[in-house]
Amino acid sequence: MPELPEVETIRRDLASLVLGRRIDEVEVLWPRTVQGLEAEAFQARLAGQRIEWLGRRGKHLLLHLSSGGDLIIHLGMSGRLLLEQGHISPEKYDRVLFRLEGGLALRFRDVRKLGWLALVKDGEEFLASLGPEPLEEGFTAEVLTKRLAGRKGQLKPLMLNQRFLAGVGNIYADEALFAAGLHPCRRADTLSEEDIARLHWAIRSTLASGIEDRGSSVNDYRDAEGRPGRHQENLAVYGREGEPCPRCGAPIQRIVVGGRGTHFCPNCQR
DNA sequence: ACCACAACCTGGCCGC
DNA sequence: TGCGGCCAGGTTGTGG
Repeated sequence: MPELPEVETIRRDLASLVLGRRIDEVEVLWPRTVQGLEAEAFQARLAGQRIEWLGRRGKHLLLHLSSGGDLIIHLGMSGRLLLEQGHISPEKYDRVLFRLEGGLALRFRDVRKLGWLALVKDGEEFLASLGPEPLEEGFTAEVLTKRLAGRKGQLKPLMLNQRFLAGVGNIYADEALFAAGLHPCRRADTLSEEDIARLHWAIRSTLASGIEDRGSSVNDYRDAEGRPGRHQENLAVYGREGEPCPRCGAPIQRIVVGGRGTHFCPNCQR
């Protein structure tokens, strides 16, 4: 599942190859993938525009275009952005094809159709309701403290709430809570100052180490070249039900919290 | 604010 | 071998 580290890996991979290139032609194969515009209008508006820079906001990829607008891409659960050389034709599960200047092509492939693309005036504004970027300097322990104040819900659903914090999904939420030694069901307003400091550090280091490993390929995730990441090998709890905790050896438990599969160590996370 | 649940989707897996 | 049923999860929307 593409979360912040996976989207950031794709952004970095794409940047070196597509920056400054013109989009020659766009082919929408599954119109519902495109939000807010008819497929024909979307295709027509993108053709001829240059990709000026690539950004990321939470799990969204932003392509800033020469017209001044932004193309926002969300990979959903199973979305991939695959960069290829040569004239490509549609393959199974392809939803949108971009043919770029210089014989380069980009496929948006998405088996489960939960991903989407939107062409908007201002991407940052369009995504303004998202919470802070966890890896930016401005995301300090004080900021986290303020955002936690008055929150009575459990930590796990809060970590997944994109309005609370942008970019964390099910994998990195479980990993960050493990690294912080906090139980996923812990009420947010019961954290001490030290708890919050550990959670703050845990969120940032968990995401950073995911990026270092080029993302986690638990199911579907692939980078722009179609390669898996390797962070799944370094996950402490996610997907490891019954396996020994890397810290204390107790078996990792899987429970459902807020309707989501949740992995934790019952000994290290109280 | 918070919670529960449905909807969007489909491959993969289970049990029969 | 096949079929029905359920699960996975990111996000939004609804209703309590």
